[in-house]
Amino acid sequence: MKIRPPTIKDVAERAACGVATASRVLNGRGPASEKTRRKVLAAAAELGFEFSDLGRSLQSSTTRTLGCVVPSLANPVFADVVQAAQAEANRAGYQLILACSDYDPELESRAIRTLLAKQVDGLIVTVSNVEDSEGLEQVRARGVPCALVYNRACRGFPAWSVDNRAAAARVAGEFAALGHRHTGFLALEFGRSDRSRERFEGFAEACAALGMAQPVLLEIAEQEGQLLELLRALLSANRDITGIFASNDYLALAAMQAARGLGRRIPQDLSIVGFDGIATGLMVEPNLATVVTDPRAMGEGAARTVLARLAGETPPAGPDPARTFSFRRGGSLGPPAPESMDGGEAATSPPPRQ
Amino acid sequence: MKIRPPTIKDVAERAACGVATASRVLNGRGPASEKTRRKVLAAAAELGFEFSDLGRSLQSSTTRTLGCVVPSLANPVFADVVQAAQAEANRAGYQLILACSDYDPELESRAIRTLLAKQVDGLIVTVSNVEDSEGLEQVRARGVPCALVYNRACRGFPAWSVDNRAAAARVAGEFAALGHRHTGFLALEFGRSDRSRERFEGFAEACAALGMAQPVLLEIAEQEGQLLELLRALLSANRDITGIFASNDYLALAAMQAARGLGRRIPQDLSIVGFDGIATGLMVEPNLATVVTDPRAMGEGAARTVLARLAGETPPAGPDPARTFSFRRGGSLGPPAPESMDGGEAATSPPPRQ
DNA sequence: TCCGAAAATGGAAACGTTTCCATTTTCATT
DNA sequence: AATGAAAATGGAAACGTTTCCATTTTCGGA
Repeated sequence: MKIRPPTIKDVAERAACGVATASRVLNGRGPASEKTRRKVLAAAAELGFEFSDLGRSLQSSTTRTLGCVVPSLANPVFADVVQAAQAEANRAGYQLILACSDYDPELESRAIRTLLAKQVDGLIVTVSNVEDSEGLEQVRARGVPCALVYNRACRGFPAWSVDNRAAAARVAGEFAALGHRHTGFLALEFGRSDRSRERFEGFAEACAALGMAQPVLLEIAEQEGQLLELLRALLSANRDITGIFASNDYLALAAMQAARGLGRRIPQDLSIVGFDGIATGLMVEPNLATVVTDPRAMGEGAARTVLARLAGETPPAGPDPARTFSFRRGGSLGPPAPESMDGGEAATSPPPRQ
Repeated sequence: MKIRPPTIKDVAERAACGVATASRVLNGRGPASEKTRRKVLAAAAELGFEFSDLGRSLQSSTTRTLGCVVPSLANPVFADVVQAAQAEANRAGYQLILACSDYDPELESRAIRTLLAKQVDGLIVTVSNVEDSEGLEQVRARGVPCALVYNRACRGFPAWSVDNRAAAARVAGEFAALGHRHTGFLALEFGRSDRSRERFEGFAEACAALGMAQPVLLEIAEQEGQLLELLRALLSANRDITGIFASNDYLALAAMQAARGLGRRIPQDLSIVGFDGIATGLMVEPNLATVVTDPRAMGEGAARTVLARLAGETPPAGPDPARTFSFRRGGSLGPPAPESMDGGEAATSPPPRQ
């Protein structure tokens, strides 16, 4: 079933010339007589010849391939990153090899190793923990151009990322302005994402600076499918909280559902703010207040940075630090109901059926 | 900056042995004395040697790489397909090279060509039009194992797909049972997706069989960002329609928003049914009625089919044709309001502000 | 100590390219 | 027709592997 594809040697033979000549003609470089050119081209066409990138890559020690590692495609943020990076790579004649790490540092490092073995010319990566990444060490050892996405710059690797701390601080400011005092920070797999951690830290610091209570860390262990139940438990156990900042929009949306299931009105009984700005947030009622980021710009930028280094050009600067995010108001964020502002232990409002 | 990675020759030299011996030791096959083994292993470790897949692939004419072409990652259905295919490929020691065709047959065929040039061992593909795909011709010519996803089987290529016609017929049945007579079929880029076309045809046939009016084809030209405006125009121009079947959930969701923007209540004034079963459909109010599919199963199945052929095993059968989809009821589908059932040209209900 | 078999070893070819360089051909001048 | 420069050509090496096969080493037993 598997056919041996014709090689340039076959073409040369059929055209009755040397492989060097065939190569020159087919690549359009170097001299060749009109007669030979025609013979070679005809032979190639008849054989249906296509270059094998393998031989080429081996010869040139260049693969025109970029590796890309992201945690998951289920998160539209990364789907967008990948798509944009891919488009940009293609534009420059590069292909993209994708690997998903599933938020697992072990898989992440294995993926990077494999990509390196495949001799990718460059890498675009979102790692679990930028400070301590075996994968990144490998990359450095090989000296392969690499840009980080949604991680902050570190150890000389350029980064296309959101200023997580500033964004989180902004959210704290919004909460404060509306009169919230007790908030929670909702995170999934906290330990496996330094993005999450940075957002929490920025949020906590700002809360302190604004005279709010220390935010409660609501951490959820990944239990596929159980999400809603876990959220309900968490919400029920923390009834004094009037606002929740979720480390991403998916969680925020899930929290909205869970809260509604418990009969808590949004935003009167509970305000929710997300992070990312995915499209779904605009489809729900009320709209999700969130930190809007631009994943496509990040993916494209990271690709451009890597490609520029490969082309020997000076890479573009990272994103303008002042504009990596914007805050989007939405119906999910409002002032807390008066009775909640006392910070009483248990809310007194009867849970109305929605 | 770019470092020349150590080759097996370097290892052999440092271990003072031949490359053949080094290769045997490093691969763990073939005989080797304990002494030599140690020397080679030590040399490799000191040098930080890793095999280059390039030389290997050239030698074995096998890349342990699968190519994957989907229209877009922005649609979570395909993101899931890719993710599942990737996971399955990895499990078997294969990598995945991704390409997005952006629903463009031209890009699609180019992507396939590039993948073939890269000597992928197999392909997992969703094409724009299964009947007429230059890319698929290339694949056949090369004899590379290939499975289709979300396309129907064709010309000997196995497929992991939904029975679009049956699913569409089911939707027609649901509409009919509720008393709908005038419906519309909403599609984006109709000409670029045979999935869309099959859904429409199945829907139209079933409508006819059920004594309903021929569904109006509501086609939208891709105008990034204008979607909502276009939908509003379409809805305003077709006020006798009581139900819309959208060719995918994204469109359905957008239609819901547009309808609401026009003051039309869902489902009283307009019922909407989607296709795919993406998570967002469960987050909106009312929930989106839709045809639920299992993209992960499709991606995984397609990968398994290809991998089995590569391993010389007999590939799994495709999905059970009777279970490729299920219908999910949702608040977006209900009986039409009585006054609409007359099929009058203009609805008489005043557009209330939502 | 020597023999033969088994184990270990390394040279060389092959995989499909490109490119260097030496050789051959062409062609315009004389 | 002879000359020389320019153009065209093809052999061979190199890229990093694996594998075949011939050669060398080891080792148990006589």
